[in-house]
Amino acid sequence: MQSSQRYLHIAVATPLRRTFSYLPPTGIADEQLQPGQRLWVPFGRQRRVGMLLGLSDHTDVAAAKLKPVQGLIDDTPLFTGAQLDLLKWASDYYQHPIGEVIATCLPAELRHGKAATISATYGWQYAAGDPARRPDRRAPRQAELLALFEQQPEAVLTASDLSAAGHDNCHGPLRALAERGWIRRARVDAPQAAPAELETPLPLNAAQQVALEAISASLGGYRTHLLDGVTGSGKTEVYLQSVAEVLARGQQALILLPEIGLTPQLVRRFERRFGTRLGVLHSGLTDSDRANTWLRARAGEVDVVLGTRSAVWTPLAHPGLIIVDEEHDLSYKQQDGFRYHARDVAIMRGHRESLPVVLGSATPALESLHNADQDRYTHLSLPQRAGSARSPAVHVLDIRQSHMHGAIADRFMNMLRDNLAAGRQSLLFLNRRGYAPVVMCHDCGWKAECRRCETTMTYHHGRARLACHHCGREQPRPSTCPDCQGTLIEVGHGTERLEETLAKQLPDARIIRIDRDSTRGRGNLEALLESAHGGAADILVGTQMLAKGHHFPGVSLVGILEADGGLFSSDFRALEHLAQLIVQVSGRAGRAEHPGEVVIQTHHPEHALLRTLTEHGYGAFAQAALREREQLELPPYSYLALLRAEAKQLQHVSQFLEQARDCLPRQAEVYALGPVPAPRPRRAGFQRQQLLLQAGDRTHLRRILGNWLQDVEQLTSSKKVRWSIDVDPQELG
DNA sequence: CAAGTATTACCG
DNA sequence: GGTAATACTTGA
Repeated sequence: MQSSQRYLHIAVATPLRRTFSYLPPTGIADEQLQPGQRLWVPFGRQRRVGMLLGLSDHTDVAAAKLKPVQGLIDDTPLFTGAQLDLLKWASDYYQHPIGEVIATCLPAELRHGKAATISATYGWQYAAGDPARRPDRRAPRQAELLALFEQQPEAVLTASDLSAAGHDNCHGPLRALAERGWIRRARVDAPQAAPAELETPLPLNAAQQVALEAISASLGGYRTHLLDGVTGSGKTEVYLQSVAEVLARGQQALILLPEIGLTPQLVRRFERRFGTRLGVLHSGLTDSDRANTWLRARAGEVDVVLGTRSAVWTPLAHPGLIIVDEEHDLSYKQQDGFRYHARDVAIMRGHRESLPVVLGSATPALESLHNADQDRYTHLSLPQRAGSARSPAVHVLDIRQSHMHGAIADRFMNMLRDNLAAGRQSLLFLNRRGYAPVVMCHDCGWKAECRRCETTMTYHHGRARLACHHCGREQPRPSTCPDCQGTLIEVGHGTERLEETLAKQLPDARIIRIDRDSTRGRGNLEALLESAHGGAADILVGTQMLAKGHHFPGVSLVGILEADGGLFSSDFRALEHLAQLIVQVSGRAGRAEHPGEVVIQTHHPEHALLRTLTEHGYGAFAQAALREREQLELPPYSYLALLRAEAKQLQHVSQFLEQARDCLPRQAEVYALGPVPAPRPRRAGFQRQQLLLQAGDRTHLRRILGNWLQDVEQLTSSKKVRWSIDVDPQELG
């Protein structure tokens, strides 16, 4: 009797929305094959890493096409069944091919087939070299590095230690130093040196105690808590003590942050509290560090994992709790490829793995507040902590017909002048970097535009160049109009120009500008923030970056110079984001004895929701905004999916989207809007359009999407465009 | 006609 | 996405 043939169903990292059937590898018993293992598979003409998803006695594929697996990578599964189920759910929910979903969730080394073993990390250690071959004046970087090693001759410093110390890309100088015998390669032994003294927990106030008790009581089962508390209300201490409870139960905790680079203080607080039990995942790590932390968490060797969006996929041997800090932050939504939302994945993961999830924010997303209102989440509020900064007073400044000094209205300039005279700091927020967003000919009206994007190019004074903020293209600024040789003028104001205006109007003020241009390079942001803290600046000027993470107790006057964009945007979420920004920026300033003032410059001081925000606070704003969303049937009262497409030729794009729309099932309770031009209709030489699907019911939308996209994929017009589907889009652009 | 390049098909 | 076969340019 011949035993029935077994078929392996395997995911491969490819944009194809299906799995592939293979024959078992020769010489491997069926019992050795388990879902979750990686294996080498022949794929087309290549050899690729595949992930075994299942085994069965049937396949729809013709026997002639089947090939045997070439070999196993993992003897035991890399993922548990529960983890695979989460990945399959994500693939289905976000309508992204399973192979790519798995690939984006794996650290690069494992994605490329490296064995799942925790490797020793290597670094460099001081060695007494030949004094005659000491790096001299010609090798300043080597000398700098050598000085660092000499300070701690016993220490083994890894690439990430060095980059933390401000030495990036020092591979070359290190090799040279090693060549001269001044340092040598050395293994880092696991628990490095003696663990520093760990900080002890701080006493909690009543509200923090209530929150901690609610979270603790829910350990061991699924529950989502919305921890709603302004800056300085002590959210972090609640996180820290909840995590400590999880560790005491022998379990692990996962903490997600929007951007680690912007919140070094928070990371350090976790380090001080948990020492070597903490693993941090961030973009500055080498692939090998990243894979090691991931594998350590999976093996239960690391108990607390702190990371950004992609850390939500880190496997945990004994998962106990997930925390999503600043849950409203847009960076949790991946904006290309596999467009998942880490906060929503965290909640689904908590649900499936039976663990509580804590969403923390001073300005929760409207979706999250709605879920709390519906009692799907526990709403935990932390009021202002006694003795900490009081909320600053918020003023809406009507700048209609005002005399302007650049981006600053006359009245506000006077406030800045007074604040400066009083010896206090001010913070100005303008979400546009560069000098001026438009360069125009005063004689003929010609504008400097990006050829590929049809948007105006921003003038950067520092570099004396024009840059397109959409595609990154740069070119020198012409001195005269290329059409008529007329005079060129700068129109509009960016942070660079704002800095210049301030320097002219307030010549005594010391100004620090913080944006992507001024903080290029590692450590620069921290250095600038430090000097701002140390009182080296009277006025801080910056973009979005200023609103995140850092608190400036010395600041008593905050200006949001351009609020109008958020009031009347085509994106329905713009107002929510503006409100969050206003509250977040306000929270950056002030101290107990001087709560400070926030000024919002606008041409629309009568805007009802803006008034609600400034007069009654974020909670009242959110409720009013939710009522508006309900009337307009927008999320969270409806569910959206966005089909985007781009191609060099507009007609290919519109033809594809029209055909896609026509593939939608009739009478389905899903409404298609479009195709319409994308908010940025041209980018990098591509024409972009989109088709928005709206449904009143989430399961309805989900059911339709799968079959629909299969049809869409079959369209011949789909091959002439680049298309993608975005489920729960955050930005309709 | 060779060489370069856009288009298409396919991956088990 | 990657690869390769095919169809279709271009230039001596």
